[in-house]
Amino acid sequence: MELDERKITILKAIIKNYMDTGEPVGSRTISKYVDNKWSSATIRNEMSDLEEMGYIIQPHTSAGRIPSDKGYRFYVDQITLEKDNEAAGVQELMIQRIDRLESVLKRLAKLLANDTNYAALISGPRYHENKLKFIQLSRVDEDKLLIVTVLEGNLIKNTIVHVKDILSDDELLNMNILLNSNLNGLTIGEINLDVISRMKQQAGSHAGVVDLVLEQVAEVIRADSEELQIYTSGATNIFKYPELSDNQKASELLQTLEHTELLKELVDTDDGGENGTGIQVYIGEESPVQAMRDCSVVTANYELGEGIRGTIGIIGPKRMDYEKVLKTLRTLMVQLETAFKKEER
Amino acid sequence: MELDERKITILKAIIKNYMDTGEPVGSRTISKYVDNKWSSATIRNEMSDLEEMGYIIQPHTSAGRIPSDKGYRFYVDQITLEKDNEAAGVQELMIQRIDRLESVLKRLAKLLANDTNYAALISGPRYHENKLKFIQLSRVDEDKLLIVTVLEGNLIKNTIVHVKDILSDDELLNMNILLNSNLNGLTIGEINLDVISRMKQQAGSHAGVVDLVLEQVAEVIRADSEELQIYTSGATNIFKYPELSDNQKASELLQTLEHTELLKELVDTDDGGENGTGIQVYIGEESPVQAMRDCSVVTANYELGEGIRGTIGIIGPKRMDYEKVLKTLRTLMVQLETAFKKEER
DNA sequence: TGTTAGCACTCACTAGCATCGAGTGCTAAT
DNA sequence: ATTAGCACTCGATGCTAGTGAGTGCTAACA
Repeated sequence: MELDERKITILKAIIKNYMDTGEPVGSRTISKYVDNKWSSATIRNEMSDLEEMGYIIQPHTSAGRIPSDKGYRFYVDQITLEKDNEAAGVQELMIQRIDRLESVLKRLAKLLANDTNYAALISGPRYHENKLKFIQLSRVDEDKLLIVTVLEGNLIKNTIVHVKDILSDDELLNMNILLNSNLNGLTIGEINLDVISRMKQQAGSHAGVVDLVLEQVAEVIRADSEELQIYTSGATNIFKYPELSDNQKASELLQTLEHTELLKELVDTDDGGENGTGIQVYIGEESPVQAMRDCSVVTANYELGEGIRGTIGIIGPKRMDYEKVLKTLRTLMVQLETAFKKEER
Repeated sequence: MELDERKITILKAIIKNYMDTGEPVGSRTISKYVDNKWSSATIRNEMSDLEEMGYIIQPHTSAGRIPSDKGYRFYVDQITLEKDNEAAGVQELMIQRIDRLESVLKRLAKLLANDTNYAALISGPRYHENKLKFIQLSRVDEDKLLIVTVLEGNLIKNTIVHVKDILSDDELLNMNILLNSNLNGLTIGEINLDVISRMKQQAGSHAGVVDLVLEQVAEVIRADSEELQIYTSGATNIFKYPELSDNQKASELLQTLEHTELLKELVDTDDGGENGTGIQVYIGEESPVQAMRDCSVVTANYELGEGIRGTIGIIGPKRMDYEKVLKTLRTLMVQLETAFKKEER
């Protein structure tokens, strides 16, 4: 059987209607929806075909039809085809100049959640090759030093250490020079025994401090590349969709959203996504996360140059407004990247 | 009527039982609970009295009794009286040495939630009088400077700024000296026009940089004292308690937990709490937060010296295990404070 | 041959009703 | 003062009949 023009129209009508109401949609509804272009009986026949072809499902014998995963999939593919180059009245996102990327991401997640009425998720950037850009040692108290580590991409980390060795101001200055001249531009892998022993030699009596600092720096870099930060927002939006908010499912889904380790699967895709946009759509069973088998998940990868990349995701009911979500994510990607570039300038 | 020994025993038995089951408890259950010391009929009479006195409630005529807010209140007060100085097998909390307090707090919230099976909430410290301890300017790129601001209590903030004025290394050094000699030890209120104009004068041709830096520093301090950080964890634990997890209530509660601004009321109490322990117990209607009228909330204020203080809270059903929660919070307070003192050493 | 009107049929949902039983309050005996 | 016994209450459970949205099929029609 073939998916002709009329079947497509009807399928779309079913999906759109179901998106609005969340209730199975019957033949008469569709008939009215298309201005009685075809009678309900005709629609019934077509629906029967569509069901046979697997695009729609009848929850029970005497109910209307709802779209199947395959149906949604068709719909989504359709949308991505009809490239909406209409520049989409770019919403103002107000990415303010803030020092901490983290803070931007959190806000972004909140914004997305509010905007779409679905749950939003955003993963902090993973730095694939963390190069040291700059280290600064300063004294904060007599026996305490502040280590400021700046990594490629202007990621800044602070550590405070206690030293037994009290350094004079001059010695501190020298230590700074020593550290920077030896370490700048290196990744953690490149800081090998060779480099370390050379530095210790140069440090002379203060080799202990070198050890201490290196240890902290290593920890900072490691922590940052391992510890995958994921922020979620608007998780409670799922209560807006009855089909997700029965106690069992809601609880499971919310718990999953709370435990970031369960979300890794979603943000780990290095995949380019469909059409090279970096956007992925998981419908129902397609989702890699168990608890989201009744949802749809749309993820997009952002990349801020220098191998700094992360993922933004939207989690909603299968009947989510794919068109809007895709559009939102696409414009967001652009804005995020340009905003960052501007900042970087 | 008087609350005699037996009534107290029975009241406690009712509360304990209800804590376990979450179901109204009947006279026979209690009779068995006290090893048939009194018959169910006797219990019934006592229960009738207790109800009249307002300590328990009958949800409907032919059901058992559940504790009223007043009943819980009595129970909690009772517990706080019987000081559990039994040193309470101090649980290991593993507060590791981490540079960022934020990270500790997040972990703590998670730990608390896991431990108690209730929702946990923890507010980041508010700094009442932010004194500048130390400022460090470093060059990260040709036209970009890194400002590290260290506040009293070793709170560190980073900002990167773009400068038009390119400073030489020497000038940068001088600028650092200028900044620190003028600003150290001042609160933001103390940085007035007088100080600023003096600094600008000293800076000569680089007065613009002074402006830029001061602006950022001011922003950092302000942001930090205004922006109240609240972390929550284990919100989904509420699904473990049927009386809270009907859709309406669960949704409302979770939404409240997601919107930190709604939680301010809880952490804003400067009140010393009962018995000067800084611990507050809100039972049902006592809670200042609307959505928690069906819950109990226990909050504790921690103080890490220097006016740095915040709040930890536990949110659970009214039938929460007050004894455990109070004990946990109390020991946690101690541990947090000592851990911080050690770090501070 | 494709479309449509009509009709019998299905089945989730609801209201109404009887039943059940945990739990109560009261009374009378101990 | 305590307790055994009993009638009573009322939410919960289960059953039945009725309702209506929606289907599938057939036959008529353009």
